[in-house]
Amino acid sequence: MTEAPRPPRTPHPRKPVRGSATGRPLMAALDLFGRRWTLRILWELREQALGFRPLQQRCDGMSSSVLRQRLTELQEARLVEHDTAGDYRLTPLGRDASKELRGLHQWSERWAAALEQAPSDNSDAQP
Amino acid sequence: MTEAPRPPRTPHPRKPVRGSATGRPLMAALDLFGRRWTLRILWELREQALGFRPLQQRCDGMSSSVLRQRLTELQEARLVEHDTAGDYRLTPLGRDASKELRGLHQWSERWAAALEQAPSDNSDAQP
DNA sequence: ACATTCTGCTTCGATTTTCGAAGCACTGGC
DNA sequence: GCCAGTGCTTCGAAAATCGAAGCAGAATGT
Repeated sequence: MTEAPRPPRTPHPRKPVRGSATGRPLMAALDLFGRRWTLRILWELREQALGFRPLQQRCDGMSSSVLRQRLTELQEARLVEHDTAGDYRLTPLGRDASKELRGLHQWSERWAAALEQAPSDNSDAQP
Repeated sequence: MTEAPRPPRTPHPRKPVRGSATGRPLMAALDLFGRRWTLRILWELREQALGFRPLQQRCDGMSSSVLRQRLTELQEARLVEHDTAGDYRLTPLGRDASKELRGLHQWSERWAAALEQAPSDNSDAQP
């Protein structure tokens, strides 16, 4: 055999993660939440459990392969669980995390407001 | 010419972003913060301005090309600015955002505590 | 019973992102 | 002059992400 196709890792507190070997819980969280779609999934699940495809649709039709990967990670991290009806829902820990997302939501509105005021000088910026 | 090497886009509120065309500020924020190292950079700058290389070192020696990209994005998003001494520092908006990160920090400690209690049944989990 | 739709999920090649080592020009000691 | 430390760029390689396709099982309709 040429190379063992090593499986992707789910970040856990007290363990080394991508970008930090110290095991600090925050670093594990930053690794987890810094992956594309992770925050979005928590956001969409914040107030209702959803099945795989409905969740995929809410996430603007994100790729199913990545959705599967993210759900697995979030389950291993104990933020999400599979309920008896077969839907995905936040665990208490996940709900806790999604509350922090609400703060981000409010921040984003402030951000938008601030940028709308800024003169910003976009003459040669993004076309 | 064969193909214009289109430049990467910095997410902005009120504009369509990767994964959402609605222009909702939150979606822009999720795109921005869902990129690797973005949260980490805000975290490291939260209480002090830093030059390029010192910042890179604090981020566990992250790749300089990505650091450059992230700094550009964060500057375009007005979360980070270049001060007169040549260091990178958070703008008021950036400091505001970094406060939300503190919440994430606290959450991560609760996360670690919860996982330490969980029986967790890792018999066949990650090797 | 049968067909149709929806579901959760997998596979796989293509595209995009991220990495990391190297290099370059500039600055400030010494 | 020399040397070390900056900010930053370039570029090939590796990894993450995409997206279209397919499949088996459950629900639904007729």
